Amino acid sequence: MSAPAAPVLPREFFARPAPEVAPALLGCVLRYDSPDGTVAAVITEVEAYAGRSDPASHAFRGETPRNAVMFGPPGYLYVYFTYGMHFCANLVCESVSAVLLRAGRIIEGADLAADRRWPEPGQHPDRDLARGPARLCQALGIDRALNGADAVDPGSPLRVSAGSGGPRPAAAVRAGPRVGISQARDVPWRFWLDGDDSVSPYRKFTPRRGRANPVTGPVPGSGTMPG
DNA sequence: AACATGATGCTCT
DNA sequence: GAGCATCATGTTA
Repeated sequence: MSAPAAPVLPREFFARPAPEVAPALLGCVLRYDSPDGTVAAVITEVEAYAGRSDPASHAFRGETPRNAVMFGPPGYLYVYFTYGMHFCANLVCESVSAVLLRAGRIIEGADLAADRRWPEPGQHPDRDLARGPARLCQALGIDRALNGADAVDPGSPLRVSAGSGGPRPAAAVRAGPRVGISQARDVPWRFWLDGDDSVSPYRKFTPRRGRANPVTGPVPGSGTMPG
């Protein structure tokens, strides 16, 4: 019944600069065997982050406890937590570069993925299961426990393998500017599969206003309460 | 379709 | 304390 499992990608696949690895990852399969079950997705959208010299990369300001995995060998998963509630996952490449996994199309375990994404039952299109970097992590069950996981070990619960559909036509890949960053927006290092409806919508970076206007100077009438 | 904003907490200065 | 490699939901078109 089950087709032979596709082999994991060799570590050498990731031993290249991220802008070169990123488009090659489109069409590959990310799989995570969690205690609750397996969810697998075809990678449909990615972004490259080029390392120390890329001002948009987490590695730009040097090594910290958070980004330490990026400074290690290629083929490992770098998971970070952001905006107080979301996880995002990257695959580490050569020279402290990495590929952010931005979207996928679920090909196995869609029921489990839907339970994770939408605990309350409702009508949701399958293309939304992993449409966006944080949604992809939620659908697959990726969180900080998987930071540093080896994605090219056949025995690892989380691994990346070549797509089963054979070589992917180069014409299927499109490129454009990266999403949601304030730096280096001129570099077209976002890649996606042309026409795939699981690709996340492009949104340009918009600076957020502060929650409250911070008042640093003296306030008129301060010091006493009206009485 | 674009734009605005609240939710929420970790990481670095 | 400020700034997030985001998402969901609301409003205005």
